[in-house]
Formats: sequence, structure tokens, C-alpha cells
Amino acid sequence: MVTILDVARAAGVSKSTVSRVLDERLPRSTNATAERVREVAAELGYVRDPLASGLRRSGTSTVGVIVPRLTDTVMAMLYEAITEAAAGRDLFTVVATTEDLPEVQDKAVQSLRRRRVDGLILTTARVGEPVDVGKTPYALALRTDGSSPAAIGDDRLGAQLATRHLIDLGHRRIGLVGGPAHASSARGRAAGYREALESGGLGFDPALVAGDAFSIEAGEVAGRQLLDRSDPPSAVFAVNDNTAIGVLAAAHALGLEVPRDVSIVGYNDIPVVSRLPVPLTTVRVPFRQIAADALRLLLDDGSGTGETLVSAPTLIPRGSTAAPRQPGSDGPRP
Amino acid sequence: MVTILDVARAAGVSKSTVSRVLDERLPRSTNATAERVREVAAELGYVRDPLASGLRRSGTSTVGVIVPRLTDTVMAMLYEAITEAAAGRDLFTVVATTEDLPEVQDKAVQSLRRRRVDGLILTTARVGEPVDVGKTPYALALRTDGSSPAAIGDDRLGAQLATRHLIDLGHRRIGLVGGPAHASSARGRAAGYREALESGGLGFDPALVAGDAFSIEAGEVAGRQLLDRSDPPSAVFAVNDNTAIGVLAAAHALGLEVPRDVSIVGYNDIPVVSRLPVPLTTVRVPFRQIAADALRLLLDDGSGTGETLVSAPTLIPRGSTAAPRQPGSDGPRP
DNA sequence: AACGGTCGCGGGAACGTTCCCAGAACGATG
DNA sequence: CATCGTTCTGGGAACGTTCCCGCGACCGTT
Repeated sequence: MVTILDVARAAGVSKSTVSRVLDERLPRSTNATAERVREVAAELGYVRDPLASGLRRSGTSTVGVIVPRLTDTVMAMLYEAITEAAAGRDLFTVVATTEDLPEVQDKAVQSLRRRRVDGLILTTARVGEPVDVGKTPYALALRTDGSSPAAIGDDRLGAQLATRHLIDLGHRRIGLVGGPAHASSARGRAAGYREALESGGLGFDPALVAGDAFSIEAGEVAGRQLLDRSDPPSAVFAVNDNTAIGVLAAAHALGLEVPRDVSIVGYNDIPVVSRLPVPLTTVRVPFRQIAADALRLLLDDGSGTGETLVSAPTLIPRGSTAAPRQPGSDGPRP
Repeated sequence: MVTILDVARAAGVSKSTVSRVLDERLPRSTNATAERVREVAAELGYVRDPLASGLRRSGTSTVGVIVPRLTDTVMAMLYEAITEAAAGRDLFTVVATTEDLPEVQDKAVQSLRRRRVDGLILTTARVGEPVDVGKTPYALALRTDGSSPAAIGDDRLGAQLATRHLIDLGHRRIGLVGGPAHASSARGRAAGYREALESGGLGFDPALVAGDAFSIEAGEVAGRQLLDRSDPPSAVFAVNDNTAIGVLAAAHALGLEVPRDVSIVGYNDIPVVSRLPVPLTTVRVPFRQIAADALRLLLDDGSGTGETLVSAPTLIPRGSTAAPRQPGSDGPRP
């Protein structure tokens, strides 16, 4: 391994000079020596040792990302987006999972802080429970706790788009499969759903709401609950694609055909849903934008406490939504 | 941050002693001073600085994992399994993605080596293209290049189980949706498919084979190719769950009902497939075992070059497979 | 020509740890 | 009681880098 001393010797300068020339944080000197040093360094294939560098500066050009689990495709997509955005700033990313358990999260935070990450991005925020990551800079993504800097999608808008889409198709009884109350995203989507209903003159009916988790299983249970009765909704908006898949399964199990008997809308547009036998209508979230925003909050913006950057989602209409069988009347199914 | 010097002062010994006592690689001394040092360290909440430690030792207690992408749930599952196994050995993991592009992989390898990972686990091996990671210890997982140490599932066995399952149900024309030839897993599964056919007295028919990638899209294309003709197979074995989902979509698009008109088997048992409207019969791969094996190859076994550890998969029968409509005769569909 | 200011450079300490080595303490043995 | 061997300890160098600080060169001004 070639060190800074090798470069110094080869260029006939001191290690301090090499260090200074190669310091990417300083304004790039266009000096004669500087040029030579850079040449020599490139020639020898010198790359800074991140360990030694990190030890001396206190910062490692690394950001830590904390997610509930990577097997949730949404989280995997966001992490990949963050990694890409970070690479554009010459930053490395490191990820830790929490299983959604606060105590695991604490361990993850400690583990990443110990590794001297320059900042943390968390997607595990719970409303009303401000995260505590000590004095490490941090930002939230996808969800907010209401007080920390956060980069999120416009969940109300997304839910409004989805619900309004169903209304426009002629649906009058629209169910909601919601998510956990601790997630701001689930709350926002529930609020948007309600607002769209009311602004569409439909009124909010608590009997058409079920569900309290993001998983496929929860979606299936809630879907069954909404659909397996005498007066089922003709359409369901699900808080995310996973729960929508669960609703799809519930509908199938009940002998309902999508979209003939019931329309379904999901949220996030994870890759698989566009390729299901019945491609899912869903709301696409600009993950790259959100990732870039989170990084911006983390690095550029240090001072502004509690700022929230919001990105607008898009409705992606697909095969899982159509006009109800008896538009506007919702007659009992045969 | 409390350093080793603080501990030394508080315990009334030298930093060398503290360092020695706290060195987890040395046999744990049951000394009186040792005990006191440990107590004091715990009391002060001392944790070793990984940067300084890594700089001096040359090793960071970190293993790097290289995968094509994390949005592939299989890779996410494996990475989580590796992380868990690594945590059991007090190791940290770091992941990099390659998009399946060799040049990106090279950059990923460099980036991780520069960070002084103690070893690398790669899931991107291509048969006949031995990976080059310099002198960093490494092991392959899920796929092998034929020469490096590798921890894989028994792909032939898995495919045999899947194919035999279809034969046992009475299918006589069984299609294969295969994967890329560079992946040993795809090859092994193709081989197992063929062996099961032949040992079942069915003979191998190249006309019943299609597909050359792991994606949903590829599965859909191949599924269409196999199913949209006058003499379609009554069952299809897909090289993984993604392609199986693609085949599912193709079948639906062609108006075929699963499993009534065509049976489908996937591979990997990613979470979503058990919750599809028609739950997918698939082959479960012991990812935790494979992860533990890969780590073992990497760390315990240094010397043995080219050893391959193979884990046995299990068939998980679900709703996507059933007896053919006219067992054994494969009459044309109406 | 003398002086003040700016700039670039090099020496050396520091970051927190590990490792080498010399010496102290201790017990055992002849 | 002297000597030897073993175990344990502490001092200091080293890992590769950054950062502080002093010094000399150079430029422009009076």
C-alpha cells in the first residue's frame, strides 16, 4: 500500500504539503507543486487510508442508514437511492436494520456512531417519539416524528390522488386499509383519503377502515374484514403495495375478481406490482428525490432544525382499478 | 468519548495493560488486575474505537458483501442472514451493489478493500470467470465460479424436488423457464430439471425450455413463449420466484388459470409468493445456513482452497400446483 | 531600502489503539 | 541463598493521516 509519505518522497515535498494538496475540502490549489503532487499521487496510485484519515479528522465520509428491514422492497429501494446520492458526494453508506424494535434501533445507532459515521438517515421515525441519536447529525426519511429534519413524500397528496382516482371512476363506497398509527406516512395517507372523500362529497365512514400494519399479512386480514360482508366497498385504497397485495389475496380468496368486483390501489410502486397478473394501480414515490433531500438536510443544512422537505408523488393507473360494476349504486354482489 | 487512557488511569494501570486485557483475541486472563480493568472499563462505558484499532491492527472486524442489487428480495434476505451470522461473531457487515455489471463490481471491490474489510462475500460469481479480489480473503455465496470457496444451495436437488413434484402430480409435459447461463444456480437448476425428467421417464424436450434471465420481465416473456402455442406444457418450473411471477402474469394474460390450466413452481420462497392470490409452490433455500457457511469459509478455513459447502433445500407445496386437467394426456385446451 | 502583509512550505504533535521489548516480580530448583 | 525461568507490567514506537504553528520567500508600498 502506497502511503502519503511515498508520494511526498517521490514528489520531493513534505507529507504536510501532500496532505494539504490532496485535501478535498480545501479550495483546489492550482499551484505548480500542487499539480506535481497530484500527478505523482495519481501515478503511484495513492488513495487515502480511510481509517487513518477518519481517526485524525473526526469524520469518515460515511453516512449510516437505519431501516426496519431490507427485505421490504421499499426500504431496499430507498437505501439504493441514498447510496447513489451519497456516491455523488463521495460518501459511503452503511446500513443497519432494526426489525422495527426500538431497542434494536438503539443498538444500531450506537454501532453506527461508534464507527464514526458523519450522519444518520433513519426511516423508522414514530410520531411523538423524537429520535435520540446523541449529537450525531441526522435526518429522517419517508416518515417524520414531527420535529426532526425530514425528507418525505407528500402522503396526503398521494392518498388524495389515489382516492380521487377511485371516485372519478365512479366508486362511492371506498375502503381504506391503513397502516400503523406511529408511522406519519400511514397517518398522512389516511388523512388524504378522508379529505378526498369529503371533498368528493362522499363522507367518511369508519366502518370502511381497517388495518394497522404495513405487512402483506395485515393487508390480507384487513382486506377480508372489509370485503367479506354484505355491504363491501367497491374499491379499496391500501396504505402501501404490500397491504394491497394482501387485499388482492383476500379478494381472490373471497371469489372476487379484480377489478371487476373490487378495485384496488396501492402505494410506492415497488417493482413487483406492475407485473402481477392484475397489474396494480399505485402511487409512485420519488425515492431518489427523497434520498437526495435527506442527504441535503444532513449535510448542507446543519443549522435549520426541524425542516421538512416534501416531494410530490404520482398516480400510476394500471389494471387493478376500473369503474364499479353498477356505477354509483354499489348493489349487493350476486 | 472515553479512551483507553481514561480506563488506564481509573484502574491505576498502564494503557498497555488495558489494551492487553481487552484484546478479545488473547486467551481471557482471569487475573486480579484483569478483572479490575474489565470492571472499570464497563463502568466507564469504554468501547474500543474501531478506527484507531483498525489502523493499528490491520483488520476492521468487518466483512464486505457484494450483491447485484438489494431490491432483489433474495439478495436482501441473504444479506440480512449474513449480517445476523456476522453479528454472532462480533463482525460488522457492509454491502455494495453492482447492478450485475463487472466494472461496477470492480469498483465495489476496490471501495470495500480500501475500507480494509477483513473479507468479502460475493453473490455475483459467473461460471468460468474466477473473481479477482486481490489478496483479500473471500468466499462466494449462492453461486459458484467453479473454483473459489463457495457456500451454495443444492440447486440440482431443489430442481429435482420441484420437477419430481410436478411429475408426481401427473404432469407429462413440463416446461422450464431458465436463467442466465453465467449463473451456476441457473445451470444447476436446469440440470436438476433435466435429470428429474429423465429419471421419471419423460425425456428432455428443448422446445419446452425458454428464458435466460432472473427478472420478472424475462419470466413473463419466457412464460408467454412456452404457453402461447398449440401444445403448451401443463406445468412450468421457473428458475426463481421472480420469473415464476412473470410466468404467472403470462398465464393470466393468456387466459389460463393457475393451477387449473397450468401448474407453476418457483424457487427461493421469497415472502411475497406465499401471499399471492394463488400462493406459489416453491423451493425454500436455507439462507441462514448458506450465510453461516460463507462466513465459515471466509474466516475459519483460510487454507482450504476451493471448498464448496452445499445446503439442501426443501419443497414447499402451495396452491399453484395441482394435477393436470387430463392427467397424462395433455389434451388441447378448449 | 526598509517594512508589513500574504502565501506556501515543512516539522512535529496529535488522533486512539496495538505491538515490541525490556525489566520487574515471583516461584521453583539445585 | 543464588540462579534460572516464567509471567506480568509499563514505556514508547508505530499505524497513516491531519492540523497547528513558525519560518522564509515574495510582493507591494512608502
